[in-house]
Amino acid sequence: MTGQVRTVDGRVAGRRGQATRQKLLDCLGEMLSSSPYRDVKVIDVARKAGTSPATFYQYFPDVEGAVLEIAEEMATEGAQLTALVEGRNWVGKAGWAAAEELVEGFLDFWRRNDAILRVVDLGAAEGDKRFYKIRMKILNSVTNSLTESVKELQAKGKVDKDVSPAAMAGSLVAMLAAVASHQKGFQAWGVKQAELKPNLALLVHLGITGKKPTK
Amino acid sequence: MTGQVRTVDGRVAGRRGQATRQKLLDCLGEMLSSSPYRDVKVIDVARKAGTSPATFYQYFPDVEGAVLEIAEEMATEGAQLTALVEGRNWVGKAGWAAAEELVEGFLDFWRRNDAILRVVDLGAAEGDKRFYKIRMKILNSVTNSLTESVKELQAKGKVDKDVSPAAMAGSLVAMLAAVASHQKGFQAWGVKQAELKPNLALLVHLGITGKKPTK
DNA sequence: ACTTGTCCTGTCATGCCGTCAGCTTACCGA
DNA sequence: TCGGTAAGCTGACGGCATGACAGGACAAGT
Repeated sequence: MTGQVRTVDGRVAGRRGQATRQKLLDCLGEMLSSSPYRDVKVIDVARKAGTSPATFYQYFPDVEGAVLEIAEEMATEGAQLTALVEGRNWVGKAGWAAAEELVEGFLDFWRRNDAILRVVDLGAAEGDKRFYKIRMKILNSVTNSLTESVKELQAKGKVDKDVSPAAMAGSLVAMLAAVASHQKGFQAWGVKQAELKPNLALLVHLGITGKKPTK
Repeated sequence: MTGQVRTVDGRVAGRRGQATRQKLLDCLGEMLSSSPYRDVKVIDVARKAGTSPATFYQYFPDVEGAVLEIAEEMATEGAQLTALVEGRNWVGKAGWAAAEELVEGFLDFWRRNDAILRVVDLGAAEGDKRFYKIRMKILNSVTNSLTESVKELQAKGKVDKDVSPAAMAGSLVAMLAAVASHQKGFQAWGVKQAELKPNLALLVHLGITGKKPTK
C-alpha cells in the first residue's frame, strides 16, 4: 500500500532497517504514555531503543514526524469503528443496544490509544493539517455513519427536520472523544465508569433519535 | 489574596518588576496563539518582551510555570460562566433560551481563550494535577450548576430517576468544551456555526430535561 | 575473499537552557 | 544631599539536544 519504506536520505530500508525503525516507533509510543509530549527527546527514544540519535534521524525528520507515523497506523486500525454504527437499527430496544455498544467500543478504543490520541488532539487543535487529517480519518468513519443514520430517520419523519445530521453526529462524536480522553478525570471527580456509560448512551440515543430509549 | 508577588529567588517584586513580569506573560500568551506550545522557547518570549532570558527565569521557574500563571488568571475570569446556568428555569420556552445562551456563552469564552485552553487541556489529559485543577475550576462552576439543575428536575419527577446528574452534567460540559476547541475543525468540515449552535443547544436541553424543547 | 549496498555511530557546529556573579536602578531614611 | 539597601537586569558560561556528515561495520551475493 505505502510502497517501500524509505530513509530520510532516500535509501530503501531493508529488513534490519525496518526492524530498527519499528523499534524506535515502539519506544516512542511507550515514552509518550509515560511522559509529557513536550519533554520527549530524541536522545531518550534512541537510548531506550538501544541505538543512537543519529539513527533516529535517519528514519524520521523529527519527533513529530515519527508521531505522525504512529498516529497514521492507529488511524487505519481505528477505521474499524465504523462497524459500531453501520447497519444498525435505532428503533426500540435495538436502538438502546446500538447506543450502548457505540459508547463502549468508542471508549475502549480511546483508552487503548490515549497517549497518541492526546498528541493528535493537540496537534489538530493547534491547526496542524496533518494531525487534523488523522483525527478526521478516525472520527470521520463514525461521524459519517452516524450522519447517515440521522438522515434516514429524518427521511422517515422520525426526527425533526431542523436537525442538522452532520452537526448532530459531529457533536456526539466530539463528546465521546472528549469524555474518553478525560476518563480518569471523571473518575477522580466521583463519577464512576458505571454511571458514565449509560449516561453517554442515553445522550447518544436522544441525539440521534430525539427520543428516550426503551430499554 | 495571593499576598505579594515574589521572584523565584524570594525577593518581593516592586512596581517595575511586576510590569516586566506582566509583559512576559502577555508576550507568552501571544506566542501561544501563533505557534505550537512545543515550539515556544524562553529566548523568544524574552526577546519579544525586550528583555533577556535570565529575566524570565527570575519570575518563572520555566515556561510551564508561566503558562500556569496565565491559565490561573483565565480560570478566575471563567468562574463567571456559572451565571449562564444559575437560577435558570429549564421549563418551556425559558428552558430553550437557557440552553441557547449557555452554548453561546460557553463557545464564546472558549474562542476568546483558545490558545491557553489548548495547553491546559493537554496538560490535564497528560495527568498533570496543576493543569487538571485549573480545568476543573473553569468547568466545575458550570458543571456543578448544571448538576443542581438536573437534581431539582429529578426531585420534581420531571427527569428519570436513573439519570446520574453529575455524569450527565459532566458529559454535556465535556461536549461543549470539545466542540468549542474544534470549532475551526467543524467549519472546515462543512458544518456551519449557525447549524452547530442550535444542535448543541438541543442536546443540552435533551440531556438536562430529557425532553424536546418548545421553541 | 571481494564487492556492493544497507545500516549504524562518532563527531562536530549550532543553538537553546538554566544559573550565577555582578552591574545598574530605584527607593528611603538620616 | 547623600549613602545604604534591596530590587531589577544582563553577560557569560557549562551543559545538553539537535541535526548533518563521513566513514566504519555488517550481510548477501559472486
